[in-house]
Amino acid sequence: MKTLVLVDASSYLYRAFHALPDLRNKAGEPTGAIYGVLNMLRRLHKDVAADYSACIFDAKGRTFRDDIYDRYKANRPPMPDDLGAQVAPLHECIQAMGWPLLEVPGVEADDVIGTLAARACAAGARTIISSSDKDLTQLVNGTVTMVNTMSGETFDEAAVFAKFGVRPDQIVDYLTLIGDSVDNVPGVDKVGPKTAAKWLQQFDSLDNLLRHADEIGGAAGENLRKAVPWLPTARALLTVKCDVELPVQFEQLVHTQPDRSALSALYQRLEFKTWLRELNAVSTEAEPSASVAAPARTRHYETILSTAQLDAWLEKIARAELVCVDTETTSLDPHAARLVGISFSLEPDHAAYVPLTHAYPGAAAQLPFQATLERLRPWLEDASRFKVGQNAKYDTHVFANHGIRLRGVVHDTCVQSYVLESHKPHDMDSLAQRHLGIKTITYEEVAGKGATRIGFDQVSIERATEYSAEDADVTLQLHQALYPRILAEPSLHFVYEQIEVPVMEVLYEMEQAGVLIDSDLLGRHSQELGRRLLGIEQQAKDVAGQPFNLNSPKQIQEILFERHQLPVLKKTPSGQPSTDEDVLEQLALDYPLARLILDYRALSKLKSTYSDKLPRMVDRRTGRVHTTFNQTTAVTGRLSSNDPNLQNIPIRNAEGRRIREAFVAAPGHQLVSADYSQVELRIMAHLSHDATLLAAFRSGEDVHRRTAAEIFGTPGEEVTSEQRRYAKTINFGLIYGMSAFGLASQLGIERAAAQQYMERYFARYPGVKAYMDATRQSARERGYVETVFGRRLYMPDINASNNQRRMGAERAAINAPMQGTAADLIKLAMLAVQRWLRAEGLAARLILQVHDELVLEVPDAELEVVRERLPALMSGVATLDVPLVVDTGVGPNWDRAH
DNA sequence: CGTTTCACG
DNA sequence: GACGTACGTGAAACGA
Repeated sequence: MKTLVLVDASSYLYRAFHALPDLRNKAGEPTGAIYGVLNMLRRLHKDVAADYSACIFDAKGRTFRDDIYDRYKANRPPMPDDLGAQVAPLHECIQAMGWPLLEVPGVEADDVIGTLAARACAAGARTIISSSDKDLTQLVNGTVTMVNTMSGETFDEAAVFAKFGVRPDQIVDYLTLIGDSVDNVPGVDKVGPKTAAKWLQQFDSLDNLLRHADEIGGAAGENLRKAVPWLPTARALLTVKCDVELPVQFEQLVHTQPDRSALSALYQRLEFKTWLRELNAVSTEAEPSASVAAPARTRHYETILSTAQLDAWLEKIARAELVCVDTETTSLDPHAARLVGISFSLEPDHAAYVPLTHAYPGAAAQLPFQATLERLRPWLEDASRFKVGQNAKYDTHVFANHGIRLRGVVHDTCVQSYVLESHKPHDMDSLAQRHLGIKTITYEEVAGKGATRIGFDQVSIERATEYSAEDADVTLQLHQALYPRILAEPSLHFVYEQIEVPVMEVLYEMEQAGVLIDSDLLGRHSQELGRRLLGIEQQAKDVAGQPFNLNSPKQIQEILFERHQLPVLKKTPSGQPSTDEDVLEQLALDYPLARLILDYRALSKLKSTYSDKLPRMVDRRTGRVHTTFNQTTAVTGRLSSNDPNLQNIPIRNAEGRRIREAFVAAPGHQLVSADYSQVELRIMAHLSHDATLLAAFRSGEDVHRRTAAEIFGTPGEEVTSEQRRYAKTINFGLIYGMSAFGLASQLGIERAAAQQYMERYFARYPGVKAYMDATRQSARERGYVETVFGRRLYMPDINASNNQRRMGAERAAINAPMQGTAADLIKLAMLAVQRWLRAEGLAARLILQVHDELVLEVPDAELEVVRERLPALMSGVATLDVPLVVDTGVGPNWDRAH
């Protein structure tokens, strides 16, 4: 017989909130009730073997009982803030633990429980209800029992009778007579548990009791007769509804594997230390299920220390169709890394490690470094010998650091994973776990972490072989698991083969090229900023009446909101008063100190992040700054840039643009910048087919002005600059899935006014409205959205029961096709530009990509032809329903070129 | 190492 | 009826 466990979670939440001490985490968030409920759930899960289970919460809002009786629960105070704050994190914990969670609007948790129990009963399953609310004993019967997991009390039919003196099927009548003061449902005056039980034992049911009402004496009898008109209503309120329409079948309520990473993050935030430790202990012991199921396989990992071994492997490698190659190095920084060893794999479970520069005392004699590389060079540099790697761009840099140009990398498992599931982690350990069920040796396990980390050349050759050969082996196996899945989907295959794989090489060359920085200019700028910061610091000290660290949000909070009692306008996610730019701009209207902090912040950011940092990032060999573009980080298909990030160089104000002036062209060269004009808005026009928006772009008019004209109902030439600004904000906001609230706060206007603007926008651009509705709908149904080129972007939270998460996913679903298509377009543009430069034999080089902009460093002699050709190359990568417009600029530095 | 803030598209 | 509210990144500084 199957068992269904139903948890009346709302009842426990209230019970735990009032029963437990006021626990809080460091951030001051209340956590006691969460702790209490989770503790109860853990016990229940351990004690009861359930085939199906669910946690049921009361949904917010009115229920049918409010329609029956307008005073229902009228005496109940609103939910205390400290309790309300615990609901969302509790939901997240419960879901991360693997419990199905139900919240059905319009009814109470009790009704959902009653309905599920009735269905289970009909299907021949038994039900255990876990609740602290005695009212639910009315559901008990031969197959339904109730347990109060907090007190340990259990109820079958006999136990109900023993406790209340009535049978479970009499409980509703019993409660009707007594009334429920908590829910503000009056019963019969002067009738309590004893009298109610006595009457029901005598007359069996409320109906029969009322037929004999005249026979009952005393004050209680008098009150019973008075209550007759009311009792049917009371009974309706207290009866659990067992025929609710539910979004699920009870057979779907299956407890799933816990989401360890989510759970770990939650326990960390809530500071449930014991459970966190337990979680970590379990996850390191746990055998992945796939490897439990699979027979243990023998792995053949070879350490290559002799020429004979190397020759044998080289022969196999030369014949293989596809070989995995992986490097071990001295550094994670691709521009600084030196080779320590190389591993290969050409069939699953077989791999070889070639140690080269392990340098600890007692290390075995290794093959000669340079001579071995030279033996490998022909194969490594041969573009027709196909290789697969995991993040092979890194290995390409490593070989380049030793004068070898790795060619023929036709596959990358990191990129494969990214094309299949951009929202999931792509590191090898995660991929191996997810796709092969293999728990790999981590880099940390081999080399340690933090201060105790050792260089890979200090790792023993035996251990290095286990680790590195496994990496090559696993990468090859991942390729065999992932690539067929890409081939099976033509659109994904296009994105992988025509965009991502070739872009890897363009990125490699851009990173190699680097960008020239005028360090002297930045140095002078830094000194000037330093002087100005000191001045502001002094003024701030005078105004505040005490010295404080202007870089410390915490100290600023103390000064502004405690010492000076300024109003708290916004709180941070952890509940602290916010001091961000929005808040300080508001405060600055009345308090000069806020302005000083704003000024300080702006300059301090420029100094530390740019003026001071960039000169330190100059590579001493090349004299240039070499960023790393990450191809698999941004879920939408965009690139990101790090070490240093060259995609967030200031531009929005004059002081910031001084940083851009330090990005310069080499002597005899110019920088050329080319950017797509309003590309995401054009993509929105293409995707939505909105006639008015398409017409605006096709006619080449100012699209924000056109929007303003439509919204404000004025001729285009009469649009004021403020109207245009509003329209521009709306256009941008739409791309982000903005709400009226967001628009209002962005424009600093009333929400009602913002609402009106949005309504007028959608009235004038009905195609946009329809597109957005359709996108949300399709995301809900399929769980993902797509770009024009078929890149697939998953929205895991699109059907989340948590409102905030679901709405966040809806906004992301609106934005992703536009941001993602723009990313596809510029990647295609990078390929077109690179291929053209190569075909023409030009020396101009791509050096930066900033989402909608390409920056090239161009010899003076090629300036004319590049500037002439670039816009057409970029516009021509796709034929959309709107023209793609490209603006270009030329200059000695990035500021002038933009 | 988490939090807060802010630079960019 | 209340709540929370613009998408996507990377990095610096603080402070536990």
